[in-house]
Amino acid sequence: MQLNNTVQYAIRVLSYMSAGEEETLYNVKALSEELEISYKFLTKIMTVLSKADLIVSIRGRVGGFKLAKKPSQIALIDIISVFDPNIKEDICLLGLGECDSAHKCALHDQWIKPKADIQKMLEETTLDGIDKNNLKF
Amino acid sequence: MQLNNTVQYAIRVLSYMSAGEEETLYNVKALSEELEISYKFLTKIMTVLSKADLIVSIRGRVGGFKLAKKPSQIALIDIISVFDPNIKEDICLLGLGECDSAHKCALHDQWIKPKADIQKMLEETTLDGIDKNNLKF
DNA sequence: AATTAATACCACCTTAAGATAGTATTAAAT
DNA sequence: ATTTAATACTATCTTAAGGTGGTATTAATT
Ligand code: SF4
Ligand code: SF4
Repeated sequence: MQLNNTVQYAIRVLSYMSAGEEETLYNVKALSEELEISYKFLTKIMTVLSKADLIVSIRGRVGGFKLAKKPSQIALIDIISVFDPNIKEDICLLGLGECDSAHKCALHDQWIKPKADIQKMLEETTLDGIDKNNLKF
Repeated sequence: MQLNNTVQYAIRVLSYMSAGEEETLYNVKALSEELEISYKFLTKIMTVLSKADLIVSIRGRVGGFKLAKKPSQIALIDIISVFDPNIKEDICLLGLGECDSAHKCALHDQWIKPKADIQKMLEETTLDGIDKNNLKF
């Protein structure tokens, strides 16, 4: 019932980056200290986010990362999908992926409503719509 | 965003047991074959469920397990709590446990509604209210 | 050209969940 | 009493997520 650690970090970093001015460059060292996330682990995550075109990497001495789009154009579902491409199936409590009215798991009838709500929320919530306080836990 | 394997198995077994006559005894061998769950792993789970008083264990030659209460008196939240005592905090996407209006995570405002729905569902859904078909995936 | 500060890559370590194996205990049936 | 079929216990194996370490590459500064 929780997003995994990697995705949580990704959301926190992108939230942090979307709080500043557009086009601001952030380096991982500073981000890792500010958000209290392991530097090495964070570089790994940033590289993945970069390849997924959510952020842009600039190498070299005054390099860093910046958002690739406006915060309003990055939804939670986009971030999660990078690390968990099967997010839609994974929102299911019993994790049976393929299901129709004839083949449904024990909890389908009770779960389908909250599931739809969550999916909608993840699709509609973008980086500029979320609370930027308390980004380090 | 998914219940862990152990909890999923527990729900499936208890669902299966609640489909039959009251007081029916089930042995783990048969259950494991019927539901296609590893026998050894299932005995472990059953022992835990027994200690949590959701089922009653009867040792010896004609032993087995039976439900300790009526299906209508066992809610999903009761099953989940056995293996995940912090379920209430674990329903949070970013997994920050202790939070109030002043200290809330980035997703609190968006999440609080679905969270409440899920919690309500887990509390109100009992074993006799769920679909007993397709218990083996 | 050399230095420096950044990202990128590759291989490994650590931990916890998931699963298995072997043995002990219990109690009905014979 | 012995056998047998069940649960109970303890220790270990496996796998994937989480996390580290070391080095290569890039490009501005000097
Ligand atoms: S049957 Fe319904 S609740 Fe179950 S896994 Fe499929 S979509 Fe999800
Ligand atoms: S702040 Fe809200 S959403 Fe975040 S962990 Fe706490 S209760 Fe859950």
